[in-house]
Amino acid sequence: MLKTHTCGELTIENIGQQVTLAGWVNRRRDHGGLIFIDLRDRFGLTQVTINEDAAGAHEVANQIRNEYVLQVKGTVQARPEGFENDNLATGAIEVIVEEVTILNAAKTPPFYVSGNADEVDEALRLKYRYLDLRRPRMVNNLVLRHNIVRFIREYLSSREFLEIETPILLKSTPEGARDFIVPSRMHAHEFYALPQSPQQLKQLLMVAGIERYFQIARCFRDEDLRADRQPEFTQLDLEMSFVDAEDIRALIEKMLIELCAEISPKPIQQVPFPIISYAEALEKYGIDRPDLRFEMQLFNLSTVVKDSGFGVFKNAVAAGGEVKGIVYPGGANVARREIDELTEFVKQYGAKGVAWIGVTGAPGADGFYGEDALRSQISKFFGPEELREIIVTSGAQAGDLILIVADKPSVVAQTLHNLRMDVGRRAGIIDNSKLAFCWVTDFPLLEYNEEDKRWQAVHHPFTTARDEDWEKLESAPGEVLAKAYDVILNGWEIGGGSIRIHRSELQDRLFAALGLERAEVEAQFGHLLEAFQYGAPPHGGIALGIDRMVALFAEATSIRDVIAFPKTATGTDLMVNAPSPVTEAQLKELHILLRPEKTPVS
RNA sequence: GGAGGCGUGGUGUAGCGGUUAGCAUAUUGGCCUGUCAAGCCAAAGGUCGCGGGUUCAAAUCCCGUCGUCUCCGCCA
Repeated sequence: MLKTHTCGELTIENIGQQVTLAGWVNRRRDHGGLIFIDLRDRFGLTQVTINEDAAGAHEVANQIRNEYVLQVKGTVQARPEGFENDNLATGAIEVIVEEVTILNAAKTPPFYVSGNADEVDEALRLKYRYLDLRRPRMVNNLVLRHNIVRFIREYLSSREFLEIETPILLKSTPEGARDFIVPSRMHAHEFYALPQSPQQLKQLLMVAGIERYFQIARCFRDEDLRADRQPEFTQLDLEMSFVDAEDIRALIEKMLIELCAEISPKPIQQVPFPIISYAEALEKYGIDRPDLRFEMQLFNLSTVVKDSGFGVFKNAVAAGGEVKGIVYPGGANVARREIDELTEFVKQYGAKGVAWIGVTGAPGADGFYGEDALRSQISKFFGPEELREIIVTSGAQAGDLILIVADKPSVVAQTLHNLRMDVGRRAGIIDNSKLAFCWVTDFPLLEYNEEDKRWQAVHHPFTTARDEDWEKLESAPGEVLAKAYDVILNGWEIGGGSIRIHRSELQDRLFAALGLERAEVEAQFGHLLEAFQYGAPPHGGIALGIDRMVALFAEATSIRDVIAFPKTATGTDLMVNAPSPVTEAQLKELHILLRPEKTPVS
């Protein structure tokens, strides 16, 4: 080794020792006769001090610049009294250098490696990702990721789970997300597809009798990206035989609790994790992944205002819509500008606006609110009785602002969910010191796709229904609930799974309910259906999004910050410049002729 | 497919119709033995993303385009 110690480990215990360090120049402070260099490696920083007395070393040190790679030999010494650096793990000591070797020079980096990542354009960070990853913050994220994955591997391995790799080159399935496809050279005009998840394979492993399978699996989806979505991502994929939903949840919940104890200083808000039905989540939070770090539940005014004099509310209810709202705690007297911001904010979710009532004072002795106790543009449309009912239903206290949205249910839900998160941030009531897990269960098995005029699977077409609901599959498909479950952390969906159908006659009924042709089913899923005829055990599983979990624990705003080499929002890699054209020879070998016109990306 | 934000020396930004395009930091040279965002002195460094247009005059206004970010659609 070219080093005896790392740059993060020397303490007063090492004083007097001869050591050799190697690393990068984080910063150089040149005082002429005395040069300080902060030497950096993955493990930390150590100040190395080069005195004029060490003539050879001092001469070399004069040429040294930031990010040079050095090897230094010297003696560990206590820093003079009063010159310790408490911000540095190694701040009590310094290495008095006897010999410096420049292992490699470095061009001036395009941005400060030792500075703050937030101050640099992300595109530049991505182009020079190998420099960006030198930052302690980024190294810490990768270390955290490693520790999370290692914990999961060890936890499951010690419980008789087998880690099994499944193919990356697989078969395209038109259902679901778009596939990345790979042309076959040996089979002209045919294509592999990269897996969106190992779903079918892990079910086949259950048929094979593996019983307990997991994989840290790379998955691929060719869809438009977001801060929390990459075209390739990593999930813990897991499947078990002879289990019911409760068994999977218990296993994962226990694993997550122990994982948090290991890698996060934050306490879990509630154990066991609260279990919320899909219907309840939608009613109270407007979303199937509620952020439980703060209360602020939606309230429903539909019955209160259905006959009111306020046309917007009355008409919304009459048209089959809803009138629901939230309370902005302490918001009664916010600036008009802030209310205008909220109005603009809700429009991106399809709402036409937000009605507001500031409760500025207490009700009178009769329980009614006088004009001086309210601040609102809509209060004039309601009688005192209705106003009191609205305020009581909302739960608002003096000083609060009531925000109300009236529209069709899906718009109301989506708008109020986003409004709840926004107002939570504005009011500063989101408790970030806790980990708020919950399970969401009892999802509908099917949903009606208005565009395609047919029923489709909410989760995927292998998810089974609750035992008591199978009889309703044909008569009332929308009422069938699935044995499916999502696990939510601080409002992020970090995982989801289900118990699968393992009997082919039930699978046939479901495909029929989905309106799939026999031939279509055979072509797409024939292998799976055939396998089920050879003794498939009852089974189910779950997938946890590793990138999202690490991002949450790292408190990163984007999953890009916990992926070593992520892609941009348009799916490009700025470092290697991908995707890129290929040669005509390669195309010919793959039997591919490019269309002259570039079809617009939809 | 749609909406919005951003693009000015290496980096981060100010300027928003007439400026020798300002500042900070990095860079280069000089001075300096206790700094740790070292300090002091000096220098160099910009076709204001690109292409059109409006105007006597464009970094600034308009149109297009490219890149990037966020969101909607999409993500069984």
